Amino acid sequence: MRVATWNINSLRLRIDLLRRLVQQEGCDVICLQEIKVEDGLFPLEAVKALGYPYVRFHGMKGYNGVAILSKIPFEVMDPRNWCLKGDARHAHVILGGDVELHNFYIPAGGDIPDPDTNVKFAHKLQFLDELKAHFAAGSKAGASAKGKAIMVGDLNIAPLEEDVWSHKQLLNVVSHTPIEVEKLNAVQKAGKWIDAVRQITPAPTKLFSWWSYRSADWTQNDRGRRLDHVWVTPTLSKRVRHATILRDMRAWTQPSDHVAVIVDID
DNA sequence: ATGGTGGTCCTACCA
Repeated sequence: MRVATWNINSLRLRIDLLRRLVQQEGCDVICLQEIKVEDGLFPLEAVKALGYPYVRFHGMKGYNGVAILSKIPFEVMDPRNWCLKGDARHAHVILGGDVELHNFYIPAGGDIPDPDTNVKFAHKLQFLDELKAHFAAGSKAGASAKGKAIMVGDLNIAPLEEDVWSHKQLLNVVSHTPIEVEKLNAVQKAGKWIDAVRQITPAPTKLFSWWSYRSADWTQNDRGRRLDHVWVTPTLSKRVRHATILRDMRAWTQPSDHVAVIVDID
């Protein structure tokens, strides 16, 4: 089973790039973030025509929004109302009655890494605390699927030194601050999650999935960050065969600032 | 220390 996660930054604007991804990689399941479309305007027929008859979408006007496109039937689970905001950052399904799948879009957190002066950063930290509690010991991660669970998404945090172009220069930059990394690690530990991409390509190899738009040339000095992740439970980690970050997508015409991350699981 | 680009939707807001 090939699973992809991609922050598409507007599904309607980039549906042709989604088609290109499908033609090139032939994924079984695609998890999207920042679809930026309210449910009544979701391009359902166009998505089905790409070969995905099973579609879960959870969106809102203008911002955020997540979707799961699948060739495998699934049962839709209720998303939690994270931070009581109702802001369409989570989709949850059970694939084939067998594998639990979560798709998250964690808040970016604004510019200033101080929860007392920046409500967006406070929101991000609260979201991480709620995720930790959700996946805490005895909780549900994989429980409904005999320990087989996958968590993907734009987590908006680059946890390792080798997940950013310069650890030293980004230590005080939102996405790589110690408090965010610590809280993300706590989420990982609570759910017994294993980073499938780093299982295949460990540090110190640098890996990035996002390059800012705010640069004339994104390849200049390769100033990227790894914000997009695929985590699996221990049962599934034994079956991870391949993991790739599709860096070339950043060079496509009118690209998203994120590229897709792909994992193959037997 | 600053400003850089791109998305939605039409006025700022978010990334």
